[in-house]
Amino acid sequence: MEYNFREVEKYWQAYWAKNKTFRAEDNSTKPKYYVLDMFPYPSGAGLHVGHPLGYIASDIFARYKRLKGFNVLHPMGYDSFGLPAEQYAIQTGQHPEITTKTNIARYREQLDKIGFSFDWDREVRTSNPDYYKWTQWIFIQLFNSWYNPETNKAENISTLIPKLKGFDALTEKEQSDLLLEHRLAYLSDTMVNWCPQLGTVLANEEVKDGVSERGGYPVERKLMKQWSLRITAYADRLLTDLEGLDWTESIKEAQRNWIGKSEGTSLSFRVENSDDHIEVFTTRPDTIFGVSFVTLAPEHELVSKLTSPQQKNAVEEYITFAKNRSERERMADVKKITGVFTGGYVLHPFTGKQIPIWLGDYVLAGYGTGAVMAVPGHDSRDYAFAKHFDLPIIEVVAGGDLSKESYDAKEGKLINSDFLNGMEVKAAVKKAIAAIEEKGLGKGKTNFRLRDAIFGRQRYWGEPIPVYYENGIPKVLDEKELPLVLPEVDKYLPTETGEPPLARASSSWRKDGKFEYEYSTMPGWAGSSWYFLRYIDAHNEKEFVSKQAVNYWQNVDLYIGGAEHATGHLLYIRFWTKFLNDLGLIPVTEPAKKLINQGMIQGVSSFVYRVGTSNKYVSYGLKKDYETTPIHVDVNIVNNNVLDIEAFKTWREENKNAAFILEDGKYICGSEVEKMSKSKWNVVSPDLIVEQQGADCLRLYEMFLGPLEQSKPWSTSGISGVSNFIRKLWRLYHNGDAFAVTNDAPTQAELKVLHKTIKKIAYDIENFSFNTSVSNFMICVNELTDLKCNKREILEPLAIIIAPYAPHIVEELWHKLGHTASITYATFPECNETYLVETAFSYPVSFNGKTRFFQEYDLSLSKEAIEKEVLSLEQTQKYLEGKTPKKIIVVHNKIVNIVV
RNA sequence: GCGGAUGUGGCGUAAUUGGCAGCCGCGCCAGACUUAGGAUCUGGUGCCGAGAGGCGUGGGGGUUCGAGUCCCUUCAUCCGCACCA
Repeated sequence: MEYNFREVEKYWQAYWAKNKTFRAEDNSTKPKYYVLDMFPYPSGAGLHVGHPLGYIASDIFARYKRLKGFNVLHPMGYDSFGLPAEQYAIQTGQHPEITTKTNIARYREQLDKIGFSFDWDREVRTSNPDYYKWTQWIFIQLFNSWYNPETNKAENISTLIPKLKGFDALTEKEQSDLLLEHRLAYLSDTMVNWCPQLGTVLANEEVKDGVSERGGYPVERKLMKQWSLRITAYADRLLTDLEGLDWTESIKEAQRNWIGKSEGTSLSFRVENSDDHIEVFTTRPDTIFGVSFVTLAPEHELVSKLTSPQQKNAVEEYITFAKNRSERERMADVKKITGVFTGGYVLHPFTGKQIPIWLGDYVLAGYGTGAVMAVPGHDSRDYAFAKHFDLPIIEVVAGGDLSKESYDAKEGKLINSDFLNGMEVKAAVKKAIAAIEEKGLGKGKTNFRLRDAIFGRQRYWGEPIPVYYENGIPKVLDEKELPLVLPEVDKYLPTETGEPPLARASSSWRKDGKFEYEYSTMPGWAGSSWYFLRYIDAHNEKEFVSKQAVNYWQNVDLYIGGAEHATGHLLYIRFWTKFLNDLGLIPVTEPAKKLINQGMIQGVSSFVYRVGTSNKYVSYGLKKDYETTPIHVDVNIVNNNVLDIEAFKTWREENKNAAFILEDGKYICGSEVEKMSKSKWNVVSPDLIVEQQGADCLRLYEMFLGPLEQSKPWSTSGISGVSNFIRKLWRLYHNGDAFAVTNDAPTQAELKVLHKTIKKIAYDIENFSFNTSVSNFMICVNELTDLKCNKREILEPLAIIIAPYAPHIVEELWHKLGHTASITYATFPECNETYLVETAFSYPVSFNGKTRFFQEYDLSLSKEAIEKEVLSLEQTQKYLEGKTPKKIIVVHNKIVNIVV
């Protein structure tokens, strides 16, 4: 009887669900272990084969930890607020909640079929009011908090008020405005990334190359009143705490770059004939005598004031030009130098010399002070600007050739620099800062590249921000009023006056029937910034998580997900975790101790080539003779690059009358490796594989593909090897149709195979080397098959070590072996080293590093004895060709090398 | 430009961490069984060479008795950040 995976897998999946086999215990004496996957956004395309890669890995680890006696928390949920459901709603009018529910149901069905050991009783959905109630609650805590630089912690805003002089004398509005400057969630006029097509503001990390990450629409800069979160307050802690995390260096480095700490000094230049000062930030105060001009960002507030009448027109023209240049254009031609002279001057703080003030869009309004002291001799951007506008270049650090390029290196002796002359750069930096501070011109300062996170989105499908406006003053709701439920609207579009969709809610959607609520909703990352805490106590109606539960479960021990969240989600979740810790609500300062980024499974897209604008398609090999447009074609109607022409004709209405230019009677498609996505028609769903080969096969195959962290294009070409292995495993426990495991005592050889494998598998799992364990299972089963092993003492432990990888088949075998409880809570076998002890070793004997023959020696034999034995061999003499060996190296249990 | 990865048979990959390069699979070749089948089993399969043998881990150099592994250098590909003062 062949193994019937369909029946077996279905049976055990139902059994596990019914018996809640994977439930995590809240009051357990076992040590805890928390394994978390990045939860998915339930898209309409369903789960593709890339999703399970990380889920299978985490599931193997979770199952392994259970076998090792841990109380394992391994939950799953859905990040169910987001743009695609809303875009779909705009097109079809269908409520995003319905789309989301349908998609979730499909995801769940797909997940269930793969046999994951999730504790589904703890499922969370970020779009459920009982979940987002607490997202809103955390927002309120952020609103009610400020960051105290003295304690280096967030504190309740009430501890700030006594520090604000004259606060009581202010009007309510003035008080509100003042406090907003300190709150961790605040409303302000900010330059935002505005995406007209999406009708919303986007965060920096949602913008890639000047277009929106979702949809790829152009993004422009715009000044708007917006809610933001003061993540910059945590910049330093987010940076330093990276040290202690067991995350990959690339993610840590990406976060370091994103936070972008730079240490330098502020320095103010007095404007000539004025009391105004221009403050700059520099990391090279040592080059102060090399300043030959000052450049301001076009948006700088002093621009109009210091522009001379002669330059007025030119400056205004330039500002208009800079403003109309989109982010994308600006980024596209970074090399292009633009700028204008203002006609104004500042005075050098040490020499008193006149220094011209220029505008240039290479200076960013949002970083530092929006002004730089230009040192063209030692900064390549200033150099390029100076060359372009023919401004003086002064050498102040020796070592470069300024006629060719700027000398940016931070080493060399200072020249032309008054009191800094002759000093090395490092010493000069210190001395310059001291001199600047002494003269009261500025002081040492740290700048971060990290910007506050813009938190409002002018969209419908997100958490309503729990704020209302009373006389124009923003106020947060009382905890009792939560959740502020998303109201119904007639359309999911902005109003005619440009207000967000929530403004379409009926007029009764008012706080106490009179005050307007905030119409922006939260961004997609709000709900995912704390979800790991909700799984710990998913049904708590009184708190977001109880102290008791979070004290037991702490934070995530192993977090698995994609590297694309390096500077988005992974930064925000760290920020919120630190904030909640500051308030004393949770005992941890980081969400996850260990993070693994699984590689992306890419899709292999297929293309057909349309000739011109006709309805004719030319085969891949002949396309060079025609003018063609490549068009993505559904990979499911292409087999080995050969197009199923009939399927193509029915695939889309407009293909009905398509004509083809064939080669060898076939239509050959082109192919390319790309990201797996619905729009590229290259999505492969795991369903088909589960149906045809089984869940265990999918699990083993995805692991067998290669190292977890590596990206790879999806291909099923090797899957038969894995499915053969599963059948071979089944046959090991059977003789023909009969289950045939005996209680006979195993041989030494059999024990050795088993224990060797136990050792390797345990090592592999602990090192997340899942691909090598699959090949070790194959080796083990091949060897046991050769030994015709059918001993319980071997086959029982074997079932347990395979259990994390292929849980269905071994659960069946486990019960056939006579067990009544699930294999989930068996005990992972220990390797008994005594079975692995070898008594002899076949030494490779090499001459000058080249292996020539093998000779077996007892392992008890000493090096000297082996050396003597080897030299006496006839073969040795043959290879020595009569010469005397210069040296003989004998490495115990490894090698013999004879140097001639 | 800065930073992080990765380069090994026809393909996916492995190598006890400095000790026999190519494990486990896919593919391919040959054979067996056979009512021809995308089934199963057995054997072979890095490259060159008839063979002895030689050559082989992106290229070049170095350390070492010994290098895929360590050091220097160079090339290629992928990813992240980027006019950040």
